[in-house]
Amino acid sequence: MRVSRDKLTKRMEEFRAALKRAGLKITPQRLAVFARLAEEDSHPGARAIHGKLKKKMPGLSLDTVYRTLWLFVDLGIVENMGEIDGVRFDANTEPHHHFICRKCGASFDIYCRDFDDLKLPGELSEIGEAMKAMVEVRGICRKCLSRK
Amino acid sequence: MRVSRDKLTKRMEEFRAALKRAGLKITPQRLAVFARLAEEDSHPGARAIHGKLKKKMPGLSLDTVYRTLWLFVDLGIVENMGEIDGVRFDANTEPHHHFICRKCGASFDIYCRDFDDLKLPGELSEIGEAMKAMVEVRGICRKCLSRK
DNA sequence: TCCTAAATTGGAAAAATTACTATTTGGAGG
DNA sequence: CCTCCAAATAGTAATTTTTCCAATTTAGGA
Ligand SMILES: [Mn+2]
Ligand SMILES: [Mn+2]
Ligand SMILES: [Zn+2]
Ligand SMILES: [Zn+2]
Repeated sequence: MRVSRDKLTKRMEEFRAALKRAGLKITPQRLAVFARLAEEDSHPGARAIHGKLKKKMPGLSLDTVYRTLWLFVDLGIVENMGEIDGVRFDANTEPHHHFICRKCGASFDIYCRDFDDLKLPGELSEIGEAMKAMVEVRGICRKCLSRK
Repeated sequence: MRVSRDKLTKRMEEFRAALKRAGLKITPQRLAVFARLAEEDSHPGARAIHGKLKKKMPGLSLDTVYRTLWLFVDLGIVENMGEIDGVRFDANTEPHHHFICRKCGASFDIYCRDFDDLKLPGELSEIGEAMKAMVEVRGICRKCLSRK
């Protein structure tokens, strides 16, 4: 789904401000990658972004796309979804939730009754059939805080 | 952190029941992989599991570990964390949440005020410094439901 | 115990991500 | 406008993660 003109403009302004604030160059590649991502509310991976941009920017390298995306995450203007180093598995079938460290990727179980039976919004049925809802808290874990 | 004897026994029973119900063989490899996962509340990846089991089961192949883990996910006795095909990115910085399809991995934005300011449990500070909390709903998306 | 469909192995292939160096360039300063 | 150079990129190689496959082994029913 495409984002409204207003939102897009706002995001692009935030993008320019964040780069300026950090003293980084505004390059055509960075503009293209961010615009591509900001334009849609889908959640593409690096390869998908690279694939689409390659048509208009034939020289764009995949490395630049990855580097740029992680830079944006560092700057706080983009969020990454999913684990850093591959899929993880969990045999704990009791209702519980997770804390995930943004630095090292470590994950911890959280038990919190209030989270166990969240009332899901009705419009959700337009998207699909919900089976389970869990809370994901993001932050910095103890270990990473101490060796900062 | 190690799981209590009781919980472990219960999980192992569920495991045996699920395999039996599905008419699948109970092999030493499946037992080892599940036990390894059920023993701890950490969230290891396939390689980590394989690495640890290799000491006691030198012949265990990495393929078997992957195959076995995804089988458990299909059976509903194990949950996978993170995206199926790599990290994804999101430039939407407004508070929002996600629906993720278990079949195809597609993700959709959810807007729900009730989810935006969840009150986090106090013990969370023992784990680390929380920065953000979001809800992840899991289920089957429209498209996957229709071509079932 | 025997038999066979199901499961595993080991290695190769594919897919995802990161590393590296030669080359290019944004933008500060003149 | 030019000049210049630290910062950024392209192209490719290396690494990591995940899947595929053919040959071999095995769990468990008969
Ligand atoms: Mn867990
Ligand atoms: Mn989103
Ligand atoms: Zn950490
Ligand atoms: Zn789907």
